[in-house]
Amino acid sequence: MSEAPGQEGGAQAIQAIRGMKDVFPAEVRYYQWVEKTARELFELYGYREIRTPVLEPTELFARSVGDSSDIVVSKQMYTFVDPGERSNTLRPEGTAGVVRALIESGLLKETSQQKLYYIGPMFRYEKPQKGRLRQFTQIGIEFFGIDHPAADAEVITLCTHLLNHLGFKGVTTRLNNIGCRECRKAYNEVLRKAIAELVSSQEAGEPSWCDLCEQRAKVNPMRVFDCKVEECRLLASKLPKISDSVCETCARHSERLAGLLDAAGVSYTLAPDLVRGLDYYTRTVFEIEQGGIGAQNAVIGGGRYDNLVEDLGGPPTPAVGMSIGLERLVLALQAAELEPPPEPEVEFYILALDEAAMGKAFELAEYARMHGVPVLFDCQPRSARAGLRAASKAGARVALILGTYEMERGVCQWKNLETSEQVELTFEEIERNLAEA
RNA sequence: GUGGGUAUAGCUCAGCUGGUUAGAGCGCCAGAUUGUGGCUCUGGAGGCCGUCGGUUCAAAUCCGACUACCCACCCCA
Repeated sequence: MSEAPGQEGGAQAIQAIRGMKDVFPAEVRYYQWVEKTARELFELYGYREIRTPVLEPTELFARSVGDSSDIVVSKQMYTFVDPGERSNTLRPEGTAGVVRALIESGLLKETSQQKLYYIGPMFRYEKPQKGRLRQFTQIGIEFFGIDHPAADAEVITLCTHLLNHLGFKGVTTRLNNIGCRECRKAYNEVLRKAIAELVSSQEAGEPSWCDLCEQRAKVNPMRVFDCKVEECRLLASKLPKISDSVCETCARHSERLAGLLDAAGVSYTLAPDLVRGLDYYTRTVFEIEQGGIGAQNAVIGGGRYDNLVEDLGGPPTPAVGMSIGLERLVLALQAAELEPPPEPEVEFYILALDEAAMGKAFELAEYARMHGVPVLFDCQPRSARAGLRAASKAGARVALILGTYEMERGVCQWKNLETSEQVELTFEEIERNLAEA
């Protein structure tokens, strides 16, 4: 924004790594606002924070995120071999690490459910663009141990509340059911055949699948619904929908979920084309978009992952989760002109006009701070002109001015910067006023 | 990985078809007020015009390469 470091000196300046960015104080306010709002809401729903390493064995992500996901396939991971010859990876998402930690600690065996949240940096080696960085921050929650749709409903409702608390209007969740492992397997077969048939029955000049979709048809056919190519969309619309093809249990799950969301007054739309890129999702998947932040407009994404814990070597444990793209959310807030609460105002500015007054000025500044009063102290003697200019620029309400003249008489100037009134007070009076401020 | 765009002062940007001293606004510093801010006025500092190479008598300006950033595709938060 308006603040940025200057480049000075003769030596070659070092730049931040591609796709990684510095956030300066004016913008950090937005981040802290979102984090604070999220934490408060999470605690309200019974979530507690977990912190897991940024670095994990590469194997963890290969097994969780999945072989057919682009994160793994397209080598979008920051992977390196450490001096001990082990392959490590900077986490591309948060869920895998949390699951690993729970299994490793044995916590899942002790209790029937766990509600956890995390905030931290994630890494994906992609080409940066608006709303997509190589290091980005996710705020996420994971709810383990419940297979009832009420858990899904609670997670989605929480997301809606969070965005509402931040001031967004008309928040709507896009929702889909991609079935359990069994019905998806069956569906994938049906889909593969349907795609092939659509190709063979095709006449010359009719729309055809793009190269990528032909690949997808083999590896993970559902992903063709994700394609944005016009022709593919047209073709995809003729394919059988997963929501019409799921098993009875899965179908009942999404019906119940819809009912609960309706009851809570949470707005959602069914999105049969919503297919998440992470392999571990089952049944419920959802995302929430916000405008004004470029092409990458999904701010929150999540879903159910009933097999992941077991796949990673833990006890069979159903789970639902979501994660928020913090940088994207901040972009969306700024686009919607939603402002974080104002910064606390600086009350006092203490100014020493010369070296003789530094000691007493320093002492007064510390005295005020000991009493919890925020004070800006100019740590160098300055002219009254420069000092007062700085004081009003900082937004101080009162300036305390000390120079040789004051020191000789044991007094201090107390200047109200809003009214321009100035009085001369003894040090005792100043201290009393500071303590009461 | 594939396209397109941009690169001039701390920030936002001018600088026409090459021409000698590279500008504005904002910000910063200072003076007007020899110890009193905000408003105003005046002055000042700050640029190897992203880097390297080429064309030319002459390049911020034209050409090429490189690098970085931005935007989009892909994918995702």
